[in-house]
Order: sequence, then C-alpha cells, then structure tokens
Amino acid sequence: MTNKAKLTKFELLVLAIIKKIPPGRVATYEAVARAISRPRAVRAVGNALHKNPYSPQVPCHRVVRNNGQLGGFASGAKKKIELLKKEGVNVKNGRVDNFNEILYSF
DNA sequence: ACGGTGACGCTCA
DNA sequence: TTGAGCGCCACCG
Repeated sequence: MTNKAKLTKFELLVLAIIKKIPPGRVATYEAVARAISRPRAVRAVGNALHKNPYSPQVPCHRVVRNNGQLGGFASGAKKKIELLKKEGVNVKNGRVDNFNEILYSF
C-alpha cells in the first residue's frame, strides 16, 4: 500500500486486523478492539475506520456491530450491504443474516 | 492543552 | 422490545 497518509499506530493496527478478515465473513468492532489489546477502544476503532484511507484494500464493510447490525458506513450503508451480499453475506433489514455463523475470530 | 466528536457497547426505564 | 443515557478510547481543530 503506497500510502502517504500519516496514520497512528492505533489506526494501522486496526486496518491490519481488518485486512485479515476473509471474504464471506464478518467481524465485530469489539473483536477488533480486543485484537489490538484495547477492548475498550471500540469507539476509537470505529473512528479509525471512518477515516480509513483504504477502501477495497481494507474490507471495512466486513466489520459490523457486536449486535449483528451493520452499524454505519462512510460510503453509504446501502453500498456496504451490497458488497457483503456479493461475498455471500446476506443482510436483512440492516442486520447480518447468520451473523453468529459467519462471524470471524482473530 | 482543551473540548468536542464519532462506523460502539452496556444498562436502565 | 424499543428508546434514551452514560462510559470508553482515540482523533481533530
């Protein structure tokens, strides 16, 4: 990734973790936070993704809420749903279907 | 340095 | 079950 963006270690860490999420699977903000040893920084994780300069490189659309809801998306929640469906992740009413089954653990 | 903000999570009513 | 409030951490102006 030829990036010039000066992201903090926290952001880089978050992005790196999310990049590990395989297609057809989803992870929660909480899981990512725990992966970086900051289980309470779930909000900070979301903040990092919100500003995330990489789009297709980092599958941020595969990161959903702990509740199974999509949460939000800078490019539009609708787009996020479409992307997930293309990968095999079906979404019903802004909620991930079979969330517990496709949930990915780091 | 300080205060406000946000792609969250949990508890309470 | 749904809605509102509080707490948590990191980033930005």
